[in-house]
Amino acid sequence: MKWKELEEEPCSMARTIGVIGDRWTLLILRECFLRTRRFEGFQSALGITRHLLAERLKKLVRQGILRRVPYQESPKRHEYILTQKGLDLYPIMMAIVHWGDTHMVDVRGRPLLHQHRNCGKDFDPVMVCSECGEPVLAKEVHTHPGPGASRPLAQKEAPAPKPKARRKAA
Amino acid sequence: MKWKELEEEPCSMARTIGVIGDRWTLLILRECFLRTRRFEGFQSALGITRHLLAERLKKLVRQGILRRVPYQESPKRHEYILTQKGLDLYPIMMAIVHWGDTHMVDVRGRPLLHQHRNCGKDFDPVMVCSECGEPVLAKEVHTHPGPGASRPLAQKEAPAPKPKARRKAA
DNA sequence: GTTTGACAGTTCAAAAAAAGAACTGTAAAT
DNA sequence: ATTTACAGTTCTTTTTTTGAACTGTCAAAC
Repeated sequence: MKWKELEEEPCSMARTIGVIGDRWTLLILRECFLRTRRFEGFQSALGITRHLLAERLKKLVRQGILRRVPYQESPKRHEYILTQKGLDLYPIMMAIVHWGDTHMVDVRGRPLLHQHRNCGKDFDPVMVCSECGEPVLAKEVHTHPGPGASRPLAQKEAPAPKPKARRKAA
Repeated sequence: MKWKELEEEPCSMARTIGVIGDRWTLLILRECFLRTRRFEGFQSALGITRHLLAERLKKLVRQGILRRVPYQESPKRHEYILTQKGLDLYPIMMAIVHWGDTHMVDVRGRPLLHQHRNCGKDFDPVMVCSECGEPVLAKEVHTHPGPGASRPLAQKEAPAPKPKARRKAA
């Protein structure tokens, strides 16, 4: 499977992964949310090679996640700013950070805290159901094909312990 | 920057990316949540090379995201099951799917719908504040160093338009 | 008025990772 | 005796990524 194919699969997850699903892209986006805007800023904050950085920024611009905005003429210089589409990635970023806060911190605790200006408190992101407002657990979700499903792609697996004379069971 | 270093950075996002931040790992996890459990299942659903699949599964087991559970003796066979740590990735997966549903669908609509058993309705995931319960927007969040912050890593950038006789502005 | 530095890249060889295909091995089914 | 299911491993080729240097414009410092 090549990257182009990913973006054409009938799966919102595959398509999204095709766009932002690599290590450098995710780190670049982290920097964007921390207000980094310029080439040198990304480069020195991340230690990414300039070559790859240029490539990834181009891709993010092509995808409409960043906008390349000039901030001075001659030498032309641009800043990379999150578009609305890019800002919409925020829940993904927060979910990633939150998992790390839960499962990857050392004894010292979390490196970064997030304060919600609305209520003034440090918070964690919680995923709730848009319909009933309750927190959503994986077990409580049933997944089924929508209008854009061509190949099923879901549930294709798990032929269910076909009990047709199996081998010596464990 | 190599992958090992990523996992040691004082940043929950970098650490998480070090574990799940590559394309195949994310797709493997998608399959896990769709109830795929076996080597061949992953391989045929994803078209990943067997070599990489073996490697990624090993890594996920090492990280405690999957558990390798025997389901038959001689030929020893195992299933890969999400641990609680793995199940906790669900909000990340849902956030990714939701972004794709919002920004990457074609005319036909979403490939997959998610039904919340609690309320019976098809839903979207919404990220809310653990403290006040309101939806969280990127703009409303202030980020500040926590106990585990050694190097700042945040806000290191943006020296703020230092107005010290700038070049010919655009 | 020459040098230095900031900035935003591009170029190219070398190293690392991934793809592709075939091979190993156990055991049941045909 | 052969085929099939399953879970890998091995090996070669291709693609990506790294690392380091180079290009080019301009401002400021010397």
